[in-house]
Amino acid sequence: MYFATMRVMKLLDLPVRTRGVCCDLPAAISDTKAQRLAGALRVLADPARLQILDILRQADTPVCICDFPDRLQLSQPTVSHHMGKLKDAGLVEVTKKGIWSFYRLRPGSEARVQALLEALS
Amino acid sequence: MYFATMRVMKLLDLPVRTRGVCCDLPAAISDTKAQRLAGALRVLADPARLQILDILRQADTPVCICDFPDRLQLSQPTVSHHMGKLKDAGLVEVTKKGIWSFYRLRPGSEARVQALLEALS
DNA sequence: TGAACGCATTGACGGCCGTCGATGCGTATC
DNA sequence: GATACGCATCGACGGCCGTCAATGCGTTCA
Repeated sequence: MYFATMRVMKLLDLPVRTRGVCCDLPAAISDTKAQRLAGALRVLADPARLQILDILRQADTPVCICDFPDRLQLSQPTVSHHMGKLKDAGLVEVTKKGIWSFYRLRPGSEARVQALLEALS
Repeated sequence: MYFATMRVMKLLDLPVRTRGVCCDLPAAISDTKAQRLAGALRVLADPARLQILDILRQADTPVCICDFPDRLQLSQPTVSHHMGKLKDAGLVEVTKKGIWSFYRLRPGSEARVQALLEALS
């Protein structure tokens, strides 16, 4: 409570500026790293892909991609397109058996996806 | 280690399917919630906005928006556009003083942005 | 061997978004 | 009051992306 008050007072203490003079800002994320992060976020910034990840996260066994078009109300090429993006991003893995393709969350990414979804909700 | 092995074996145990028959998938995030999450992620999925958030996170005092165009190598309208998106998403707040606009991370969002950036890197 | 099925790929269309020049409004300085 | 400055908004342009019909390839079953 005490520190919270200090914090607010500090925030309301606006810097003094002079016209026509801009200040240098502290170094932040590099451009390349920012683009990398933005790219990773853009893969997740789609309702269909979020639902795919959530379904794969719940499933305790790889899921056939043929089940998704009905579930997501999307055409088969569209689902395949989304799954390809998730695969390129290293979020999911695929195992083919016969005519079917079974997808699962990549072992390492499970915790990250979980933490990310929780950080937003 | 033991459980890890169990897990892998379970994953490789693919379901048995029959041609022409699709299965119902477990309930996942609702469509509306998925759209809400995707919208929130889309706001963050931009290099400039990520850098803005990182700079505001480091600063211990509100930052004048006039310092960003030079730093981000973007025009003034573009920076204003990005800041408006962050403001609409409830991530930043603005305080006007004279001809200057000072932006700061919204108190509640600081921890969330931090957790989110860490979940990705 | 032929027919049916599952799936990835291609090409095309429509919409969303980042970017910037131009404009307008409010404020401070002279 | 006139000028200069900071900033948001508008309009327009270009590119990226989600979506689907059509196509092709590989696999399975009769």
